[in-house]
Amino acid sequence: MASDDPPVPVFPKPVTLRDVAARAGVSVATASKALNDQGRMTAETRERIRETARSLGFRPNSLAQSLLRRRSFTVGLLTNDTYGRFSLPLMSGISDALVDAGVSVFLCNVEEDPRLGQLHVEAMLDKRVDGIIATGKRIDRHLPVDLANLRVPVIYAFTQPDPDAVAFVSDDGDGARLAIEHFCRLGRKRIAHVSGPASFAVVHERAQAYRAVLTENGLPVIEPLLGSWSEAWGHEAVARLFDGGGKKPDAVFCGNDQIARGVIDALRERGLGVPNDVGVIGFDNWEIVAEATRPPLTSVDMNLAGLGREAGLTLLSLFGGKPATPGIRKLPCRLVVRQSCGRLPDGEKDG
Amino acid sequence: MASDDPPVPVFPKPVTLRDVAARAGVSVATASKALNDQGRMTAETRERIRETARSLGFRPNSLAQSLLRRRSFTVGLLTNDTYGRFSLPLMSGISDALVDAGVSVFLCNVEEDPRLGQLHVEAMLDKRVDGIIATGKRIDRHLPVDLANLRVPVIYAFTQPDPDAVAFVSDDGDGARLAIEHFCRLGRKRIAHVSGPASFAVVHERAQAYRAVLTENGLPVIEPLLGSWSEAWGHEAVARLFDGGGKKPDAVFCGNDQIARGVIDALRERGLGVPNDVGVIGFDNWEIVAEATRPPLTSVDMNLAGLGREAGLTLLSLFGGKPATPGIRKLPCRLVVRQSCGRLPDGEKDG
DNA sequence: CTTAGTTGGGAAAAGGTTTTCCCTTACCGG
DNA sequence: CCGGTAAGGGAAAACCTTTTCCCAACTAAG
Repeated sequence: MASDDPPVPVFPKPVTLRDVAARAGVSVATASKALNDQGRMTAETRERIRETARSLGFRPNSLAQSLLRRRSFTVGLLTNDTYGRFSLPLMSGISDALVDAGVSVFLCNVEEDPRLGQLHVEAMLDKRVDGIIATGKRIDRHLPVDLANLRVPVIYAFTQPDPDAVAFVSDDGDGARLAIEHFCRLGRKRIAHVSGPASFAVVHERAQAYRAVLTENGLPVIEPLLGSWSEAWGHEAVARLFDGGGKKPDAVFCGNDQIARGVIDALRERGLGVPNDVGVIGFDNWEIVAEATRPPLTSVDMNLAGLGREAGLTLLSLFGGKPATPGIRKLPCRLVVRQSCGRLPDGEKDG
Repeated sequence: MASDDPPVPVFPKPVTLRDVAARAGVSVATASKALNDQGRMTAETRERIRETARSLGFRPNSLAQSLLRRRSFTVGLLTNDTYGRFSLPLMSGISDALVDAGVSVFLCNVEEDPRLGQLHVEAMLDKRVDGIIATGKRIDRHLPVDLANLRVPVIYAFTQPDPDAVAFVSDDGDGARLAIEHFCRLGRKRIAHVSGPASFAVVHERAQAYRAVLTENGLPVIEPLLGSWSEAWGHEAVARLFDGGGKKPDAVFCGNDQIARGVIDALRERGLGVPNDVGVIGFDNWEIVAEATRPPLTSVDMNLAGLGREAGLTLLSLFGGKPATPGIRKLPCRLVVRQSCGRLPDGEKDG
């Protein structure tokens, strides 16, 4: 029997500072100081210890370091975004900001389950994370966890923050403004807006910017069509906008890329060309969708990675002792121009 | 000026075992034993200590515990799947398997950058992770990191493993078999297969299963059409299959959901009804796509969460000292039936 | 030759928990 | 009243690193 068992791999005992010190013939104190550029000793001793450490493959045990410094160099990222559509780009930004400081990220998906949330938050606190970042899949809903009065700083990114917390969200009004102004520059005159359910705060924020920019430009405001975030709604919205009598829009600003996809398809079914007859702009810049539409979709990018970076950097400066002003900071969007809007007369790219 | 500065939040000092012991009037040793159900003492003493700990909100410092036990109760998850399309469902499964054991997960996205990979692996090892799980976005490519001869066990899930490693992947042949057998049960006679690039191993694995099942059922094999993973390729494949002369297929098995989406749209453009004229099955069961097609797409699900669960459980048993047999374990897929294949004559649901 | 100062390096405590041993007290039988 | 045993609890080491002090030896100045 025993011979059938797979060989149990034996992992080498990690080499400790004590090993290095013994091998170099010094005390652990001296060894520590040599490796950390502290204390006084001959350059020769220092170099000898370093060389010993290198040859032994010594890596300091960060658990011991953390215990002493009362900092674990870890942070927790809490999300309820199962598919990672929003949280992974965010995570990339966070990680990018933190990796150079030697900080690692625990990722926890709490779904919509308060018990699971509680469990993960406690696990994080037990692991002595230095801070927590909360994120989600929409800006106007809380995660199903209570993050008030924790023993560590909490930062919110792309989710509804607690009052008096530090938070970063995308500036959806800015995003809408970018889109509509783009249409205006291209000379579009009748610009419609097809968006998601009225229950989403961003729907109103974008609609408001939509109205404002049109008014500023002396263009007619078509009352925004609110529905769902789906392709199917894009189809239906086109039916409402184009199948009745009256003047037809020559541009549609959509609440997300899936709606835009539906809009583009529905326009084609009606024999309307994109971008020639109608320009279309989406929101989210979900590449997998935006690059699959025909033509590829110009879309508003919320710069989630940038949001993550800011959140990470803020946490770092908090660790460094600099206090951060509470409040919600809105970060600008950017427009990713593809081919669904047509070109400027002067031949600017896409335009 | 100082009055303009935001208030720097002061976090309460964590309560230690020493605090509990002092408050309960016992030694730290006794306190520890009381809380861990160890040692001998009167039930009364034990309960008093516990009550004290509760009232003080004591949570053991897991850094100190880890240092002593030489186990950090953390694992690292390495991925190069930027958008989390595959790694987040996997992560959910892993987390699910580990959370009850008190194990948390560091997530690291290494993109395709070997330097970044090296950096993150070293950070994980320094943090004393108990194990590492490697995952990716395709089964036949290595991550850009060297995971051989690490000081901790490594498990591969949904990525190309090193030789002699423990690995879990989806059984793509099984997935293809499920799809084709489903078509056969529904009485489809001419079943085509539209797949991705020949450079992907799974493309051949699925094609082989496709041929095998057709042969078993005495049905004609149409040479699989290999192209790209895109919607556009779905359109083109339909053109090739349906625009020439000869017999037309009555079913198409697609290599992913995006191809299937293209196929369904292209069929509709030709006036062919899905599922009545042609049945369509996709692969990946990416809900956001599969539920947006008209009609909703029947698709093969690779059960990534299950894969993650297995990987997590294996790691746990490894921690428990039970060796795991090296080798690649293929986990079965399952077919998620929606409305793109039609119903059985006897009225079974959809398919 | 003494004294002050400098240089190179070590001892020990700290961080918070677990665990192994050991000690004290109480109790029981004789 | 004495010896033995078990029960209840504590002291201390261990995990690994960092940092503060301290000591010994040497140099230079007086």
